[in-house]
Amino acid sequence: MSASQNIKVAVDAVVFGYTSKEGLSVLLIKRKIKPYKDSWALPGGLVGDDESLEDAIQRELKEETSISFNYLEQLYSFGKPGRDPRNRVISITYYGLVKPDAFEIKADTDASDAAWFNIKNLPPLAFDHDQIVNAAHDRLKSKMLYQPVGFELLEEKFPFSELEKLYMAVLDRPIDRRNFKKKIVKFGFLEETNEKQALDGAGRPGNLFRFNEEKYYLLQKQGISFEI
Amino acid sequence: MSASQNIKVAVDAVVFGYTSKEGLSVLLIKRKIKPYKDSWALPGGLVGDDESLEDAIQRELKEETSISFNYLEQLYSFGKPGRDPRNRVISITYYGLVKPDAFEIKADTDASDAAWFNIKNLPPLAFDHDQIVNAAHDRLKSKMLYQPVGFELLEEKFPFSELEKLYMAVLDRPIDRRNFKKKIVKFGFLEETNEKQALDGAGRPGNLFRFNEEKYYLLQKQGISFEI
DNA sequence: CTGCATATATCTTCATAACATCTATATTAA
DNA sequence: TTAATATAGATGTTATGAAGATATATGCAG
Repeated sequence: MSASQNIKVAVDAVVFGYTSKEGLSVLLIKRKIKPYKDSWALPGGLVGDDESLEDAIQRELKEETSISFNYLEQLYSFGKPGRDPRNRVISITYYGLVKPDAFEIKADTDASDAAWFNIKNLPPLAFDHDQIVNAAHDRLKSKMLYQPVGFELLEEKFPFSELEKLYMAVLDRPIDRRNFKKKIVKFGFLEETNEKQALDGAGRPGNLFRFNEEKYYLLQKQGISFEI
Repeated sequence: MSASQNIKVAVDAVVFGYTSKEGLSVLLIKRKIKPYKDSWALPGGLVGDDESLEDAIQRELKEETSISFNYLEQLYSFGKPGRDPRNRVISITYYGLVKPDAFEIKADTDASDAAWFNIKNLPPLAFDHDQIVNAAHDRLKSKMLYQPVGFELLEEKFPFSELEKLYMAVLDRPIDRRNFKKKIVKFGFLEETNEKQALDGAGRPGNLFRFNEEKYYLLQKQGISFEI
């Protein structure tokens, strides 16, 4: 291992958030330094010599946006020569899921600003970060077909229509609520509470649901299978 | 990007091969140098400053085993501190599929030997390479449920039972041949030839099949869905 | 030659999932 | 009161999955 190498290793994160009002969003930071100064980019940075990749990304998120998240999955490593104009950087990317309302995001260190952007309305991104966002979105779409999704994105109690809207927002296509509900309920990771939602305006108020955390994580591990 | 970082980036490959006689195999090299001198390990090595990750892994494969493969997919990045006793190394891993009989493997450069090992009978591996192999095997298993697999592993013409045996070897469980055949044939990426297999011993000789390359790659891109 | 073992080919039936859509109910607003 | 809206529940048709029966083509042994 005496060979000389001049490559830096970075981690970057695609942080997805969901609210009923805003839909599916991605957390971006505005860069404070060159290159791409003042451009929006994914939060991230160099890996420390003694920290794991996961620790590195959690640290960078905390530093740049003051967010921490507990759903974190490695996405892909982007290593094309020239992706960073300064020197060779290989970026190991992750995606995570959070409830936006649970955090007050605050830009710091390398970031002059931090904000949520609806995934259908992203600004031009620095580096190859648009590709990374696309890859993460594709991953999340696929994941929804073989694992329960929603625990980290929805409120503790929510009407079933919120889960439905989440799926439609991510998959970007309509879903039949009646069939979808029957399928989801059959898996058993969702429980009905005794409460009803409070609606603005007309409409029958629906029951509030919550995830059965134990069953949710069990099925996340085992996998599920259904078509939408 | 003035921060100092003392991390090396390596690529490593899990090369799967399949033959009817040996089953599913993994290509390993015997290390020539410390650490883990004389231990079996996955082929790989450091990324060059100016080469892509894919080029790096292809080069290392060629150098260490004289194999080249055209099915290559990034698996995962392993970056736990301490995984290499010398210094900090992050390894970006790939897996690939080849026909073992199409190559005469020959160890060279960092490798004193190169050989195929049945996946159920692997020797102790250097570093965290056993985890990498497991991850690759899990990936290949999953992949078989949503993409056609076989083109890079089977002979140009083969009896249907070979495809069946391939799936059973990878998934490590029995498959009902009749149902499996019906499902696979329905996708359309398999063509029947006018030839029959030559059997050793008794048994009705079956027709030889071959992949329709165009349809195979189309469906690999689009995805398929079936249960086994 | 017959019988047996073996491997392949074809088909059927029952169970389950997917897809499409109808009807009923509870709420607000006009 | 009617109309609009959102939720709840159910049904029917089609497609897929799982299990298994039957038929056919080969080699081998007696």
